[in-house]
Amino acid sequence: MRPAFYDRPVVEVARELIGCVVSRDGCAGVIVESEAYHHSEPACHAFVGLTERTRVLFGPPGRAYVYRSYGIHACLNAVCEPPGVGAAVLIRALEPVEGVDLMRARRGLERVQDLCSGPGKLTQALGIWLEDNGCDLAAGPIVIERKPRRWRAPQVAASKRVGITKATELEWRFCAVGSRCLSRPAFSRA
DNA sequence: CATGGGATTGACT
DNA sequence: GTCAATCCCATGC
Repeated sequence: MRPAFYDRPVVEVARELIGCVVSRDGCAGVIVESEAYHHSEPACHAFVGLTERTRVLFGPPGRAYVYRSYGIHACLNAVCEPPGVGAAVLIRALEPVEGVDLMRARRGLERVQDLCSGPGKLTQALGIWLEDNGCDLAAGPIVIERKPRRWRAPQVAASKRVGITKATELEWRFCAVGSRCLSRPAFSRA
C-alpha cells in the first residue's frame, strides 16, 4: 500500500495489516499475526530516541524497518505514523501462499505451518535480511499489498505482545483467529 | 572502552 | 520444561 495507509495510529495499522500480503522476489504470504510498537512505551526500540539504529523508525511511514534479533535473526516491521514519530508494526507470522518450495529450501523444513510461523522464520523464508532496512514497501524489494478477496474480513483477536519484558500489559498483538501459522496461539478476542 | 541484554529459534533433558 | 547461539547497540565507568 501507499505511505498514506501507514500514516495513522500504529495500533490501527497493526490490526488492519492482518490479511494483507507480504511478498519478496516470488515468495509471498498472508499476514496472520502482527504487533504494534510506539516510541512512548519502553518495549519499542524507538523509546531511546533518535539514534543510528532507530533512524528508519523515525522516518517517513511505509518503509521497512529490519533489525537483527539476538545476533542471529532478522525481524521485519512496517514504519507507521508521521515522520518524527517512532512507531512500527512487527510482522510476526505469515500463511504461505506463493513460492512455498523456495521457502522450504531456505528453511530446510517441509511443513507449511513451520515456514513462516514466527518473526525470524518468515524473514528467512522470504530471503529478507538487513540490507532491506529502509526499503519502500510500495516499491520493493519487499512489497505489502491489500487483502485478497477471501481474506476481506478475517476475525481478529487482540492479546498481549510476545517476548518482551517491558510494557507487557498492552494488548497490541493481533492474530487471525483459527490460523495454523501463528507463532503462538491467540488468546483474548476483539 | 567494557559489558549486558535482547520484539528468537531449535535442540536437548 | 531449559538453554546456547551470536552480534550490534546503548549504557555506564
